[in-house]
Amino acid sequence: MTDTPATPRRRGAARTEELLQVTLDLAAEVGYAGLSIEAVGRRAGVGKHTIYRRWPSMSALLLDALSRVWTSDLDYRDTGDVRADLREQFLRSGLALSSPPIGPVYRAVIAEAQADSMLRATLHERFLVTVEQSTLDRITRAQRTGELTAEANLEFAAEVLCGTLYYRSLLSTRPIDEDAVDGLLDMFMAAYGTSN
Amino acid sequence: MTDTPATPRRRGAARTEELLQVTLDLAAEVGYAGLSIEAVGRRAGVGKHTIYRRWPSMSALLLDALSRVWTSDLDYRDTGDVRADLREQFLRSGLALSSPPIGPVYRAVIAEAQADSMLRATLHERFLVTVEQSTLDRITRAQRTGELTAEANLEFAAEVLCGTLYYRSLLSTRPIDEDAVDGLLDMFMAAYGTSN
DNA sequence: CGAGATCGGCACGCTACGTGCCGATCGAGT
DNA sequence: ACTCGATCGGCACGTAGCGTGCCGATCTCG
Repeated sequence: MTDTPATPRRRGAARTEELLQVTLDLAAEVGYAGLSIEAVGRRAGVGKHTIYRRWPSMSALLLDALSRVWTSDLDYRDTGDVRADLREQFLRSGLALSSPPIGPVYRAVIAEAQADSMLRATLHERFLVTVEQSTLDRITRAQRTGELTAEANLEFAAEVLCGTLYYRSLLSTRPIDEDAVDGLLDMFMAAYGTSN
Repeated sequence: MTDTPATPRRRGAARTEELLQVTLDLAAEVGYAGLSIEAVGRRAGVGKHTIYRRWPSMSALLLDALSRVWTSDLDYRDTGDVRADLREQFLRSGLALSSPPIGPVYRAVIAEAQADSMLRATLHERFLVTVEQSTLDRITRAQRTGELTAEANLEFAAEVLCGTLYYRSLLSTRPIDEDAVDGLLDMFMAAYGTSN
């Protein structure tokens, strides 16, 4: 009666990987509501301890799950046309932010962060600052090549650009479509562009 | 033994008022965590039905409580200097967004909205759109008086201005201080101002 | 002063949290 | 090959909030 255990009980790193994937799958299917430690455990066929041994809270698990899918596609291209590069990247990350699995997981982290200022700080430094920094890098290069004016305060500009995208995708009900991105870039280039 | 009932059991509109006030007080004291229907009921000395009869959910109660304190201080002054008027208003609402009771209640609504797209739509149209609209009104007037260029797409500009403030106060850990507001207005005026 | 709405209080079943304990299972080291 | 300790799944506990139902007391309006 020893039926073949197709998957022997996984442990250690393999379990960790699997749990992150289950979290992403669950988020994609049921969204933030219904995303709980018990739900992840049930779905993975895992005791709660197996999760709590790895992450101290749902928030920590969500942050790790988010890292798993957010790290790629973060860098801007550099074709020499800063407006085109920003446009492409904004549309890409706008789509990512509003689709599974990133969208629901991001929403979940933000919801929990509203009740937990430590988590808010972690979210900020681990994701938002990183995104702003890569934007800042790209427009700083454009400033050096003369595409943007020398007087521009690019730190604030990077925050305005990223902040507007996050505002629209997380608080607004409007989509991040081409019109939105073009409107945003119109303002940015009108302020700091040198070509017009 | 009939001790004087200093406050006779309130009902109807008086109760509604009191419950909104208790919600705001509670939010100011304990923040979003610990803000629940049971907590409001306990504090007000009220059965849960008395709350559920008025609002279908915590979110609805929060929205009403927010209206109560958010309606004033919304309009921009018009001194004829658009930059100064925006600056004053941004600093004022930035402070409001990060202090009790508005800050915690706003955070609570936003947290719940992440799991509920209907609530997100309500939040958007009832508050965010309103704020954007009053900003749009003010900068449209500035465009008519010639302070801003005629080609500017002010609808997107209003969204960028407000979005940046909300991003910073709700997702970032940075304060909405004079530097931030000035940086934002530098970009806005560089893009659409006529005086430089 | 009576009728009917509204009230506070209590209880229910449900779900999730975070922790503790159990015996089974795995796999690294000898 | 076998042992031993770490890790596993399963179950249970107490706490908390949700949303609903029912009760008898209390208030308001006609």
